[in-house]
Amino acid sequence: MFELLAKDGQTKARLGRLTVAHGVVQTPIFMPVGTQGSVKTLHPDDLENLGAQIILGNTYHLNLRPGMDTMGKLGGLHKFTSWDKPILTDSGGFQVWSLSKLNKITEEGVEFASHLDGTRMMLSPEISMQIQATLGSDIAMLFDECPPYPSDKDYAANSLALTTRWGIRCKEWVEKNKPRSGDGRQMHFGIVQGSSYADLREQSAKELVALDLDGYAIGGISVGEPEIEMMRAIENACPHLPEEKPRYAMGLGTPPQMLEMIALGVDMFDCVMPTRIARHGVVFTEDGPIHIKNKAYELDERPLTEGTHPSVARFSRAYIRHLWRAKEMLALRLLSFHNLHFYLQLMEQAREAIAAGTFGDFKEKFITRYNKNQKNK
RNA sequence: GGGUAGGUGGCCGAGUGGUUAAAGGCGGCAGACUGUAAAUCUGCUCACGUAAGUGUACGAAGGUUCGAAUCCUUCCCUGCCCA
Repeated sequence: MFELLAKDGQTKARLGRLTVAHGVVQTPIFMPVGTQGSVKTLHPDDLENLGAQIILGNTYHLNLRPGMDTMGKLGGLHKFTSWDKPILTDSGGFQVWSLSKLNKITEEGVEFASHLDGTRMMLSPEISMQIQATLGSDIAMLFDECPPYPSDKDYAANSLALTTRWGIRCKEWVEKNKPRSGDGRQMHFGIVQGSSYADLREQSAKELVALDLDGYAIGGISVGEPEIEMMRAIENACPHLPEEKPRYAMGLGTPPQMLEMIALGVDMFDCVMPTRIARHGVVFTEDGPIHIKNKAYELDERPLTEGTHPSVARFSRAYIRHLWRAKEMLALRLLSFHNLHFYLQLMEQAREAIAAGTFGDFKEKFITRYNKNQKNK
């Protein structure tokens, strides 16, 4: 169930509450990515301390390892990973793109060669939904094809049509099998495709809306397109999605991008950026990202940012830089923790601003500072 | 004292007459990363110069050669073995 609690006075931003089997999610929300049943470097207690409300898991990766026989015997992803809050699982559609050298797309589905050992494996709408049912996620994504960027219009149109046909098959499988998540019903989100073509985005959105799903995602972005194309895809899709259903921008984004997309009416985000970039030594700050490994922080006794989490604030930049250079694992963990905290705090601030009706001002102020100091950081 | 193996750019380590300012790794400096095949990948790293280029450089000094990190002589230093 999704409830719209408030709308911003200055933008199309929405404040919402999404109730799923394992709990309640306040939107707008950022969902940390835990592809293989783990948000890299972090303990579930860390995620709780960060206030993470919902995390991701991945159909493709979890199906390869540990595999669904094992997963089924062990009671599903929540029990297996000891995380009893909401989980959203991606359908594996993105891996069709990211592992595209290893797969073959047909009407039936996608045949992969496992990136682990080359074993052939089939992913289809029915198989993806079956896997996600076994995982028992709160929200399952319909199986889609994520076309590369750039795609010519013919390819994009055919791909979108395939995604729609696959979507119908997913929906039929769900109606027949009625998958559960814990004690509740599993929800299902469709994924709008259409590449960089406004009319195709509209067509895709309308075809999926006709399926009356629980929510709608915008996909086919974060595949190497310029930022302007990314924003345009969101702009082109949002107006055709129902007000009363949650909207999810898949795989995005940077802090300013997320604020811009919230202003366009997006409610949910996921992105590997905060955690991956953390493992690569980059820290999100109110003044834009900084490379903690840089010599500039050698003697910097300040915390990572003014607003960082108390458990990280006790450490100086100089110390964390040292940990990084010494290849200490604590560096990866502290930076991952901090970056997720930064993202989750940003969402909380956004929710407060929407409730106050001043999201537009908040967004402008944040982005101005974030970008301005990039030049003279 | 005798024998033996060596001394190469911040460190380790290739290279045994020209295509060598000298492989590769480490270290250092910077950058990329957007539904995670990512604790990964990329660039730069002798000096001066934007560059072409110039100058220095393979323990030291001399020599052979058109040309030497590479060959010869002497010296210095280090590891190992024997006394």
